[in-house]
Amino acid sequence: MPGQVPFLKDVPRYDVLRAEAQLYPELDPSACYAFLHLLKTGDQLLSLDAEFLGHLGTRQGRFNLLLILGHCAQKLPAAADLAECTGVTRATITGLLDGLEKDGLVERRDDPSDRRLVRVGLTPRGEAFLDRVRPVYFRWFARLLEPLAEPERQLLVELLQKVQQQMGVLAEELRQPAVLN
Amino acid sequence: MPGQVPFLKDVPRYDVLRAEAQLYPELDPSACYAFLHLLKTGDQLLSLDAEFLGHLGTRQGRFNLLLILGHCAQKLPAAADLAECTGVTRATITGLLDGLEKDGLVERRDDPSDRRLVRVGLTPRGEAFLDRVRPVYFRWFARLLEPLAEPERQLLVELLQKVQQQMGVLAEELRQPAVLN
DNA sequence: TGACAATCGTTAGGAAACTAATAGTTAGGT
DNA sequence: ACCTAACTATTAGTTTCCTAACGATTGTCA
Repeated sequence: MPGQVPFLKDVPRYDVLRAEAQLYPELDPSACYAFLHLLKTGDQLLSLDAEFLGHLGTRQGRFNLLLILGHCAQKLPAAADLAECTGVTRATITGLLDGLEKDGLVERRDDPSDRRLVRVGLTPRGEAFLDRVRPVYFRWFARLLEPLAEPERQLLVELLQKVQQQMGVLAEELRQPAVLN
Repeated sequence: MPGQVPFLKDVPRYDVLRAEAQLYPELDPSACYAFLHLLKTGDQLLSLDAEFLGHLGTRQGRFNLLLILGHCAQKLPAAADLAECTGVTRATITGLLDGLEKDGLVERRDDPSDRRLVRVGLTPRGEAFLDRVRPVYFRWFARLLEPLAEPERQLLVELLQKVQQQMGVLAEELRQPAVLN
């Protein structure tokens, strides 16, 4: 399972990119190098996470939902809340809940005061599953970050945050239909 | 289009994770913080890339294939070569080529010396498309990395490489069916 | 009060990757 | 020479997300 997106499996060496930049004046080699590494790392990490959770008998989407429900404890969020805080559509939540409910890990309950809402809570079986799997997952990604010392982790986060912020800028531009000209 | 995977849309603040670690002794807050940032950045970047390419009239999978074909120039790789160097299955390549061929950007040709092979080349129209879109794409991700100075980019790549290496270790373990016990 | 808009969850259908199984072709070993 | 093994590309079916549209419910405000 190398990746979910047809990417360069191997990022080119930096000197290859420098040579490439002779051909294309628009190509910034150091930006390209960092960009490809970000893309590749993200893609691989997503895949590896999915594979690991598969070994644990669950899936990315469902497990993240369970984590959130475990965190909410007794508050019983509505389906729309789950969509909001996971960042997927309500339609996707419906599908995830169908699977979790069929496995008996989760329960849908009507809200007596607003009959549009469907509130969601863990069943005892869901809680047991979470108690069993959560520590394994925590230990797993702790190992993943093991090669990075504390200050390196902090530095990595800061660099990623800068990229995230710039992604926000570019995303906004993309969705604005060229206001200025 | 925030992301393709039901993640935490917002990574929790660091002090929240520290509090959480009181409850779960297995939770390493700094590892979790970095892990979530990596996951989120990767997911968002993948989405944003897809959205940008959508605006340019193409898709991630197809465009990456075009880039590779443009780079191979006159060598005419076989479909299996494309699967190999993009890291997806041959079945996926078939689907991508169907789309590209229908749009007239790409051409399948039989190999006279090995009739199992299907060699793939850009049509003139495909080359024209690539010449038009490639500079735009190059400029786009150059802007994405703009907030990072040269040494920061280098540092980011080094940190990502360490994570990638550790992912390799964990992936191998995962696929080894517990040899030692 | 009663129309209108907004919100909820669900359904239906599409996109892009995957796995598994297929038919056709080539290479190796006896 | 021939049988088997390996390899090619394709097809078919699954997964998981998406968007769009729907009926049901609630809130707003003339």
